[in-house]
Amino acid sequence: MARTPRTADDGAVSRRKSAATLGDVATHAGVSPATVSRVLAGNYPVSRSARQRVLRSIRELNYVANTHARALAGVQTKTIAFVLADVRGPSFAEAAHGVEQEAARLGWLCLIGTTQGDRERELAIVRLMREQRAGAVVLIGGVADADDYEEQMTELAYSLRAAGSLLVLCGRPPLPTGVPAAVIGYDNEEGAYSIISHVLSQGHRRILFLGGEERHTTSLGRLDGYRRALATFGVEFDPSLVEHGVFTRASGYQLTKRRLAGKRDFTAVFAATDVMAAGVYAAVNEAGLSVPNDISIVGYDDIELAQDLRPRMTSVHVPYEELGRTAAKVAADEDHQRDDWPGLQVTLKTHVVVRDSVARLD
Amino acid sequence: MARTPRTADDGAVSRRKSAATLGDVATHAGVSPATVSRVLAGNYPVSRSARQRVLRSIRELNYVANTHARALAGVQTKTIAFVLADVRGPSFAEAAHGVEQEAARLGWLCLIGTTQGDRERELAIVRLMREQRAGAVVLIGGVADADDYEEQMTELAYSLRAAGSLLVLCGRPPLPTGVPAAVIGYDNEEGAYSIISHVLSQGHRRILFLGGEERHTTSLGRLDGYRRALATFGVEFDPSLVEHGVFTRASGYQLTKRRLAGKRDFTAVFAATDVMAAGVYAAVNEAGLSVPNDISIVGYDDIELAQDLRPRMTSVHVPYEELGRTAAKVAADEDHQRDDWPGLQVTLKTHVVVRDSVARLD
DNA sequence: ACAATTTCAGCGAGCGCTTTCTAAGGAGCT
DNA sequence: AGCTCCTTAGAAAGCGCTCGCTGAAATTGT
Repeated sequence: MARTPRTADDGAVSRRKSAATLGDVATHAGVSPATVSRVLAGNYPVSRSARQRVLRSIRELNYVANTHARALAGVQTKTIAFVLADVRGPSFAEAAHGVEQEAARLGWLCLIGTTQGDRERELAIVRLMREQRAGAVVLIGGVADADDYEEQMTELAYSLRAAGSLLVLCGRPPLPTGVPAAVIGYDNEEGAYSIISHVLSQGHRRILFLGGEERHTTSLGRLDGYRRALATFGVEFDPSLVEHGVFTRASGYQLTKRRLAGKRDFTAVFAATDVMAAGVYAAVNEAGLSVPNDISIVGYDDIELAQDLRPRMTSVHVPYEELGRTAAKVAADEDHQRDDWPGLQVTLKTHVVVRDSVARLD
Repeated sequence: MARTPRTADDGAVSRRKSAATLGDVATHAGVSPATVSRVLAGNYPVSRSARQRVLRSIRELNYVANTHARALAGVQTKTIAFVLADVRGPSFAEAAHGVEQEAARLGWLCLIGTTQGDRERELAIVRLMREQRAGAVVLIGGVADADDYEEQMTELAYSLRAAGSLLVLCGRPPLPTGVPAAVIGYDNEEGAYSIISHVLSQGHRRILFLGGEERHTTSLGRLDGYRRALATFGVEFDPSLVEHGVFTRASGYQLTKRRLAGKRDFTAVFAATDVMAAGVYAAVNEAGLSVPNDISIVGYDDIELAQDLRPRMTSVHVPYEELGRTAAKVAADEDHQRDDWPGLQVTLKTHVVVRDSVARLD
């Protein structure tokens, strides 16, 4: 406890055990605490001489304001918290980077938490963030199980708002209008539709779909696009061509290996993420098959890795960094504090990047 | 300002503009604030009936403690801040993940900030973190310019300590003994020595070194290992085989491309990071050359990518996740609060993972 | 020269919580 | 019944900061 009475003379500044307070600075400069506060805030006239004495004292005492006290006194903390499944996912990292960049530019701090895709943990962390009184809480990446998703997010949005903060959803399904939250998304369905259309246009008819967890919103959206493209090309949907795993390299590898061990009844693979696709490449290579001659492969996300795979992979480009950047911008914008703020919804565009991993079938 | 008098009846809990306070809970439960606090803390006897009423009220009012008030009242905030150059670097991400994992396990929160390798920004961010009164500040990754490094870090260590927090350096050069900081490192020199020895043992004599910024500590350490291996094998060091860029794929690509345009006076390339190595692969492929037959390539870090490159890349494995994990452990350990804490220094082992990117020269 | 105005300092309350101190009531003892 | 001891509750101070208010000094106007 700081209750311990501070000894009168802590002696040398540099080695004192507890940091200098605003009061200490005031004493040292021979002014009142209020004046110090005003010099710091710069929102009230202070005479030149007083200001200079205060600034000198601050420097000499190596004073740093106590954020908690400041926050308690009512100053909004410029902190934006973001929650994602795993920092190591390249696409999430990209988004995180976007948030971070923009936040830094605006003078905000970033708090980060990871959930490992666990719904429970996600809730727990958001709760924690709420306690921290972050200016905004950004949730990045899809979620498993969409059943009570809307309801839960809506409640979250309101409870965060009550705590003076904003819920921002990134790359997740939208919420009903009127809910005080921002949803920054991109169209999973559309991107998948485009890339599968491309594959179909190259003559492929049997395309293996490798998704994440069965009820994962991202996976679901991409599957929808896959189906719609099939329909457009008049190709019947075959459920046996759909496999579910998780969004990791290992999972893509396993799934493909298993399929390859059986009858090879497909000419192309659509991995729901590039990371999974890397696993597909590995399995296909290992089976002694060639990409794209034996098997064509396409991914989704267009992370840097797509260019390092050989042959370079055709994928759907998602502007993850911009996603994060936008999220931060919205979070930092004080507009959403207004009582009649209607919520916000932004959808970013994706596009297909054609490289060398799809063979033309004749 | 919260100075605005709270209106007596905010009505429905769920839509009230500001969150419930401990006092509200107390009133609702018909007890004193002290009792609520004690129920929460669980460090003081509270009668069964009072406890239950309080817990019910907490639930009904959807109460969440205000972290800032709590911190101000003297409770240690379990926050660990970490600072790195860029979240997108796979190896840093791995370390960050380690920190995050361990921190979460111990019930700590993570704050993250990025510097883009800018020394100024690093200082600014640490300053900010210091204001936040984080329990520990972890600095991950090497630094450019080692001139006043020791001095600056030492000062930082003391100033953080004065603010009640701990400086943890990850993957950076050690500090003088006695400085109250923890340094968790791995041996850049040793890893480079091992992998270059391997390359030399395969008969290579002219190995191009592709480093990061010229004075970057990580780069420097790896270069030292390269030189020592050369010496061990009795090969003279040729400065013209050393190139400096930055730790990105693009830089590795550029550097290699330029070298390849001139006289090809080397048979192998040692990229100081795997990410750079990916660029080397790209440039070599583009020049119509084959890896490893025309050019052998080795990297450092052994990130997942190393297995996706073709041929799969030989690299030095660095236990980044463990690095982060250890950092978090140290940070959370309250031992370092002791006045006579001597500082800590841990060095983790690295090892070479041999794959298919080095050809045997006969 | 005196009143009216403008600067600028300081006082003090209050943000939401923890914890020490004091005390009320009940149990156990003689 | 009178005493002590224990259990549990509440009052209140204080953590470091911000800001509304009051008032003294400096400036201006006439």
